[in-house]
Amino acid sequence: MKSNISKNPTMKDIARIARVSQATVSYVLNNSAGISQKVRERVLEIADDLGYIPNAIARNLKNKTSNTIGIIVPDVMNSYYNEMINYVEKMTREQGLFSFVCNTMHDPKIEEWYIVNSIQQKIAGIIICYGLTNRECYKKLDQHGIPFVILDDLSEDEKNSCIIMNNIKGSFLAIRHLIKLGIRDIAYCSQALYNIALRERYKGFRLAMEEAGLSVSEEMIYISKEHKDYDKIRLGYTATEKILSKGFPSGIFAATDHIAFGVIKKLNDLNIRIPEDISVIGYDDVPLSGIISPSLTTISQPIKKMCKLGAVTLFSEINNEGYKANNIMLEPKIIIRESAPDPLTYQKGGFQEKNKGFRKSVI
Amino acid sequence: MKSNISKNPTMKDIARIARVSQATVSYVLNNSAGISQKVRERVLEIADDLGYIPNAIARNLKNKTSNTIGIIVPDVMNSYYNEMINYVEKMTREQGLFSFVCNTMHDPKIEEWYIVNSIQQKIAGIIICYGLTNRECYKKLDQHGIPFVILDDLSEDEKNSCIIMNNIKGSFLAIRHLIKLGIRDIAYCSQALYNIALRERYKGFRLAMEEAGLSVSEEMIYISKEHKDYDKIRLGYTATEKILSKGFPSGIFAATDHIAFGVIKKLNDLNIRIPEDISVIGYDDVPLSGIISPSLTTISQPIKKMCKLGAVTLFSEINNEGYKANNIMLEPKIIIRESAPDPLTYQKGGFQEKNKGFRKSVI
DNA sequence: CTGTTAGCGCATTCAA
DNA sequence: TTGAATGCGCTAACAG
Repeated sequence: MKSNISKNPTMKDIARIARVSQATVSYVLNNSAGISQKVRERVLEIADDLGYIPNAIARNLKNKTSNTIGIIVPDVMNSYYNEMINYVEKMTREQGLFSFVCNTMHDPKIEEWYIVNSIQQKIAGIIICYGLTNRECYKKLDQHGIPFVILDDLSEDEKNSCIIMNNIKGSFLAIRHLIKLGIRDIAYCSQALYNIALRERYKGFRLAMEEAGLSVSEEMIYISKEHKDYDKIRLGYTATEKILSKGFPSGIFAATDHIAFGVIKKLNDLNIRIPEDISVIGYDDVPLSGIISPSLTTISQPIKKMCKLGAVTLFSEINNEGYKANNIMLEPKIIIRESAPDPLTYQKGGFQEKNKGFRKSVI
Repeated sequence: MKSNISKNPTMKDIARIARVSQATVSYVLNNSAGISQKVRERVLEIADDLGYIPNAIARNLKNKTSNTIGIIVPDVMNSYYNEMINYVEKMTREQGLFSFVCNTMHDPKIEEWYIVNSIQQKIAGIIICYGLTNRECYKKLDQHGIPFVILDDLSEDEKNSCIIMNNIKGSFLAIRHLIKLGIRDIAYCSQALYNIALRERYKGFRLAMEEAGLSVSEEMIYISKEHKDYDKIRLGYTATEKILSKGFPSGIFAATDHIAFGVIKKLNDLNIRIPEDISVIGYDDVPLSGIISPSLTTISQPIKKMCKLGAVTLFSEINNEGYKANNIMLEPKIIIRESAPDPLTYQKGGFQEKNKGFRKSVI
């Protein structure tokens, strides 16, 4: 039934055929009040007949904004950020907004490229899922009046919206748990400390050790120097190698689950028993942390809550509702599994079935 | 040094200050020939001084196209698609193109929403990373003249560009390997067969069994009926439960690695030994398949090659270079690890170190 | 109730 | 070598 007058019909085409003005067509299609039923029906029918699809670019030019938002992550291969993308994308779509995903690999050049492009595209808002390496970007966004929300990091400028996690507490939870297991010599491994989350986790580790009156041997600390170490599993593998070449700790605390996977892999390969010889704790509670053998004790963060808060804040800023989220802090909790079991269960010589279980479903 | 005349200066602002016409500014900024050195310098300096950032929307309206492409995936939580996003995003960025990531959960409504929005945004092209459930979408894109490339699926219309994997051969590799290990009773589990890749894997399984003269017991086949089964690990877990309630196969072939992770988890929980009691083979060779214990024997596909071919094809279609990729087929290979080891190594009673190793680096 | 008109910011043709 | 003028497709204020 489609008469293919033009491949990409515009309001003008509809207007000509319906013998009304282009403005009238606009009114009809935008459901503006004050159009007679007769004209409305005729226009809608012709629009449908022509297979009319509005040109969002023209509309955006007129409105001086677009209906898209950006999601900036450092690594689309990391399931921690996948989860954020998953939540944020869903919420924005439900708002009728399109979402860009920007993958930066923590590279300041790439970060800037995306920010500049976002400004050029007159993007409605941005959710930044980590602390940008290139801090100039925040200023640029401010200058151009583009609202943004930072997840899991603080910006220098207090008036920006940030939702952060209590990473120091997370490390305390981990270390205290190891100590409960009677472990006193604990190694730490992390990727380079390029954002607040990583710095606080490290800081929390040192503070917790101090609190317990334990000394930290610098040889038992492996922190990668390279920003480009994006293969976190391999990093954990190498870190464990390095650490074992200098000593034999009873516990290893990894700054992220993926690093912990590498640690476990290395220990498995060396036939070092987990947790009997060395206990391992990770951070993030990614979906696979319950699947790996032994399943990983780890720190879980309320990611969904963070994303929800972040998205709601951004939407309200976009709509000028004036709602701001100033440095809201969310609390982590520890998920005890096989790699550093519950002391009571463990002493009984067996693991409870629940400790083997799945992580809560992601959706 | 910035004189903040306007928050978002336009060419008009620059023109006024430089006392030239807006057209001249456009010439300068686009490096058109035929502008005096003097004017060029003055304009550039003022543009810089004002912090001018071009308005991509206006340019796109004029050009009737945009500098963005879409990447459509069914599930951002799946590392198989993460890898594709990773490659494609990198290549498009290097082309100076922005990329949308669209997450559909295989939902035909969401697929359509993204396609319609892409048309509205006058997107330059789309890379579709799986077979769309909603086949009407392909027609819509054709109608509106938007170039697209389909990865890992065929479209009904032969003139569309498709890059496909030889999934039938992949299943043959898996089954033949199990048979080499002396295994004759093989179970199969898969998510719902909503695309060609899954259907061919299943078909390949049956053909390979037939070729070997083995009968397939329908009770040893678990294929989820629900499209919404997006938690693949849990699916594998449940599937194994179901299968074991009806029999005890010597081998389980899973349609994807994530399903295989669930299978392994279940077997581990039941203290069923892998591979001594049951061998397991997955499909996709996701990064974690080498990390899990036992590490997973799986079918590896040339994802990077596929993405590269797909992107190059799309770029050439966008630039009207007329290059088409008609049903190019790429070949898989088997990666032998612990869950279904090499028969020779295995008979010697031990695994070679290499079988424990990492998957090749992703980057 | 409907039409006229005036831009949004830019690229580009035609004149000068 | 530069400027004036036009239009991409749409929204919205204003007029009738």
